[in-house]
Amino acid sequence: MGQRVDVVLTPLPRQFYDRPVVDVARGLLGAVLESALGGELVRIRLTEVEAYGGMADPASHAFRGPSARNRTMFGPPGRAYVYFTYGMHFCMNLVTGAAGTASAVLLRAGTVIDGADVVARRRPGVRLRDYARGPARLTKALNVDRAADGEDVCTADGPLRVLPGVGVADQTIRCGPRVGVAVAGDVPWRFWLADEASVSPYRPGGLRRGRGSTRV
DNA sequence: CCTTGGATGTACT
DNA sequence: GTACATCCAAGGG
Repeated sequence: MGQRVDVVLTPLPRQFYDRPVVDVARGLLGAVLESALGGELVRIRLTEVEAYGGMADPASHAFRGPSARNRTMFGPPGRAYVYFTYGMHFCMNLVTGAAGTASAVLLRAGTVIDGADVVARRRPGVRLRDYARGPARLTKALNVDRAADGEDVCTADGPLRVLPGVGVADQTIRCGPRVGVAVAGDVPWRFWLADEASVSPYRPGGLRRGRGSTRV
């Protein structure tokens, strides 16, 4: 047998992100998101993502143009766009396309492949398969918050990196409408891997359960 | 398994 | 004021 070689995985290059957002979204399935934020290493294999098309996409945060919140989306590709939502959760995207455009891929779910003990400390009582099952859970597992907004994920030694995973066969990729999106319900820009326990449960866009109808 | 409703920052009408 | 790229606890079947 040959000698053992420790391979240093190089992050996906910036040009990976400088492509149509749907291509990037599909390409991210199976890739490994690595975070050293908080001082401990956690790695997640991505199993579910959604594409958002910037100013042309009514479901995108960028649809109404730049704002203080979404400005990272208008910057160069290969950076993290992190936003705060519902008064308590953070969600993370990866910016795609050239600077000046604003498309991005929302990272919805993944499987923890390294640092499960770290996540267990961050999420007491939560089951392993739920550690990154949903976009806000994923950021919690990686210790990603507002401070990570704008972080470059292409650098060799940064705290947030995306590494190529083992290849994903095309026929294991599924697609459908985006979750929790009230508009563009016919746009199948949610992508996930078939038969993955970490994929977040499907909810029809726009039908928000439990919010009660208008008071009468 | 399912459903309901509360928490509550930010953008927008 | 309302909607939102959400999650979680609690209660019923």
